[in-house]
Amino acid sequence: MEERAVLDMVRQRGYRLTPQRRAILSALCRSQSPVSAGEVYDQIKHLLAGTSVDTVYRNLNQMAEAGIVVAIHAGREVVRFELQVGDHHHHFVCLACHRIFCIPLCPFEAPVSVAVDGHAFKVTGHSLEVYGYCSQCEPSEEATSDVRV
Amino acid sequence: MEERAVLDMVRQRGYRLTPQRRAILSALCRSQSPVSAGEVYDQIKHLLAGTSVDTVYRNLNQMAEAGIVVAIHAGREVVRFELQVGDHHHHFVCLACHRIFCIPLCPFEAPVSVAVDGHAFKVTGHSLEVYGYCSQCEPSEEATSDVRV
DNA sequence: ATCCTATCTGCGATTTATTGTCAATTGGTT
DNA sequence: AACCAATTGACAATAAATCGCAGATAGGAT
Repeated sequence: MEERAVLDMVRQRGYRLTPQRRAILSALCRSQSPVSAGEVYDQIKHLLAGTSVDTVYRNLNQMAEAGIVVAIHAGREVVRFELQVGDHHHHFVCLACHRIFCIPLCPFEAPVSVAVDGHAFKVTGHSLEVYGYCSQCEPSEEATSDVRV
Repeated sequence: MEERAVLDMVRQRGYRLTPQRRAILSALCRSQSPVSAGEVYDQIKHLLAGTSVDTVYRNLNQMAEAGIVVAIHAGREVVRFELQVGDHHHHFVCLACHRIFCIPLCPFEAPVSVAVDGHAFKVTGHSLEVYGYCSQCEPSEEATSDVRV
């Protein structure tokens, strides 16, 4: 998504376009894969001297609540964020290099419904992460401990 | 799973059966749903005076690596653990009360394979959590912020 | 252009989950 | 009974994330 469109969306939602917020959004637009608050901070602190980590956290969480970005919780990795783009998808997490790749996969065609013992749950969403090794990484013993099936 | 069988399994893997470890395993056996390290600690500290939280963490992680228990990372919830029972399943997380329910659901019949741009990933596992509200909880505004789709 | 105020930010301190170190203890094998 | 590697407890140490608050500022109103 182009940065321009993102900025417009953010302003439409009633958020002010502060330099910090611009920098954060810009970092999100630039990154190929989901990034953590810390990574965003590392990128923008050079540009905006004096920017605080709090601001990054605050904004990412705020925008996650507003649905502008999506928070990705993968195992014991730190939370990562990506811009909410139109199509629903999930992620592949490399257990060796810890990079996250978007994969155009969702096993559910229709909204999920869940019932256990005739007891229905109200489902509002789901998260799916696929674990393994990317093409640049070889499986190693130390890394396989995280594997969940 | 009966506690006896679990203790046997643990000993077979070469772990000593210390009182602390017995207590932790017992707590896992007793709980209906996945529990966090803190919750386990709260349960056993009354029984074994002087037990440290460290021990609980160490054991849960150790047993997670050994495949005796499974670690469940759901959103920004704390890590929870459950005994590794035979059948593969996933979890429903209530956004209001934060309880976790096991659901006998897995959308994948066969091992997943993932390829993006003709680039194949080696898949070793996956995690799926379904979010929503359990039958005892009503959706509330403050709680819906966590929703992920 | 200036003003005004609700929104935002930076700072410093804090919380909370989790891990590391290491000496002392102990399970269970001999 | 003795031995020793596995295990534990105490304490310190991280690291991610949050909080409270005083000062700054975006951007609509004038």
